[in-house]
Amino acid sequence: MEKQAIVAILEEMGTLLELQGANPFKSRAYHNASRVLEGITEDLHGLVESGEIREVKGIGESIAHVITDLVRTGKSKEYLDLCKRSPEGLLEMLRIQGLGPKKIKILYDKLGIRNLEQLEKAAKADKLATIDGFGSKTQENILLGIRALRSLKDKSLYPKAAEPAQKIYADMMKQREVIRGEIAGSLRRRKEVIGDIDILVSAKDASRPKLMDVFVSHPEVETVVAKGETKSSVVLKAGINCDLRIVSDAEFPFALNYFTGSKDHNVEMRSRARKYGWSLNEYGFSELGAEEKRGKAKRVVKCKDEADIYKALDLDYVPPELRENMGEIEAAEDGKLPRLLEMKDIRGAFHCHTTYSDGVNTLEEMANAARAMGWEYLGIGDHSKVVAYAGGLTEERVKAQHKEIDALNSKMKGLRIFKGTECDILANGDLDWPEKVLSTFEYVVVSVHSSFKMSQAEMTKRIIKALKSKYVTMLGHPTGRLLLSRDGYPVNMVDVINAADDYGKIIEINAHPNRLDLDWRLCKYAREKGVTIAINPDAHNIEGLRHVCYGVGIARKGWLEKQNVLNAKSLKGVLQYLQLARIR
DNA sequence: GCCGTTTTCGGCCCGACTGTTTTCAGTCG
Repeated sequence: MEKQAIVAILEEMGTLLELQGANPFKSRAYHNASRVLEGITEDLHGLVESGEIREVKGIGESIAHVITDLVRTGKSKEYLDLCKRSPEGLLEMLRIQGLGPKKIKILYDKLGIRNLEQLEKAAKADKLATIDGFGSKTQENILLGIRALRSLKDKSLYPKAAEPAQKIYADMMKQREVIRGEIAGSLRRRKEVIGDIDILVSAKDASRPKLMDVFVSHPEVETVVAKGETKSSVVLKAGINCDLRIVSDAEFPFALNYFTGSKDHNVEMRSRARKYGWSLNEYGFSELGAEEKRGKAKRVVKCKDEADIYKALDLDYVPPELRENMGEIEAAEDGKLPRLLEMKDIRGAFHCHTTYSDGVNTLEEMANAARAMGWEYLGIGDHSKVVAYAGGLTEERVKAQHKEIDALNSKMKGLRIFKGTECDILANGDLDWPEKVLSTFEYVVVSVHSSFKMSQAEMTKRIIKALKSKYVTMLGHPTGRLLLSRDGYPVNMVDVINAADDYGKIIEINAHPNRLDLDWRLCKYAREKGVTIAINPDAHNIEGLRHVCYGVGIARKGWLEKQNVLNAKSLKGVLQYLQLARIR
């Protein structure tokens, strides 16, 4: 069995244990092991056969046993036993807001409810309110939750969440009572996909009620979910949940750190604080065991900003984009955090669409936008002919586009446009363009847009076959196209990286530029293989260039130099950008 | 179930809000 499937099973086992009311630390151990396993880049089969899997921190004897069974036989007795004891529908019920494992277990034990449909029926028949601990309000909320689950997609792309967040944040900052404020949460971490919006402000206690009123009555607000003294929760018209928290100014750095997350990063920070004899919460550091409620415990270390918090724990300041507990704490301890890339580091991009295929802006508009951003080059990669639904080009249109690019290149100063294509990889691994067309491009991106349902092994084979072509430069979005809300291909990324290395190709990976270094283990692996990183947004309009960047690529070192298309100055800039700076 | 400068047992992150209570459990982040 492949790693990704095992990661999912361990995660599910953790959840099933919760549903069955097992020791919460046991279920956490499974969740943790799932996350740890996801992060390893070594060949899982090898780790299992050598027994080294047992050495991985977070994987002990029992879980190593489960993993070993799954790798070798694709089956695990422990997993099957857990499944047998829990009807499938219980997992689905867990997605209802406000309904957790405990309540689901009660519903199952007392009323025999085993899926969403039965739950809805029972709630409508007024049966839930009869159970101890349940009331009419809970029943009502469950029905609301079921409706929300069916209508609302629970995640939003960064730009969609950023826009209303900025509006509300700006209006909160206009309030005289607000001392400091920040958009926290996954928006601050610049995740590509956002769960909900967290806004944090500091103010005097007395002004909290007024600020909460301002927040819940904001024009962007659709419904108020909860309203308290320090925390309120609303659903925005954009269909996104948004929370406001108000703390004192002394607490602000701690609250900002806490509400920025991620959860895993916070857990790590708190565990670390314990080793110093302190308890860390969203209000400050206090002595361990000084159990005073409501954040009034005596403060042992004062911090004026977030950097002070990290300093107190002997860590370098960790930028929000890196706070995923993916090794950043260890790197901060050793002074080995990478310098994050910024938009100003970017000199250009490949794989951008125009109105020739499914882009929104014309070639000239894209070029002007790129130049206005100070870029030195722009790579065009419109679709090939088989992708009819996305306006795939004909050979005549390719010629016309090349003519227009030549004309623009001779006319525009300071920007070089590259003739590229996003050529489809057909189901059998062949390329959509014949060689005589492929040879007319300066670079070729190959992507999959059809037959997604093949097995991981087949898809990997299909892609590797395409990568062998001497005309191919890079592989498009194997890990997904977040801009288009699509999942990635089912591929074995390690095999694909190995193939890319063998054939000297680039692989696109989705990320915000600041987060390029995030998938450290993958990047580390790529680096060990002598490859480096290149930017590659799958931009379909000028905003796509300007906004978050959606894709980056891992390229074999030396590729750009060989293209002989950049002047010395821009090449230096690009290479500086391409360096995976200071990653271990 | 996992782990160890608290090391083979005993702890594992912490607080707000809600709904149900009449002092608290469940859920969430």
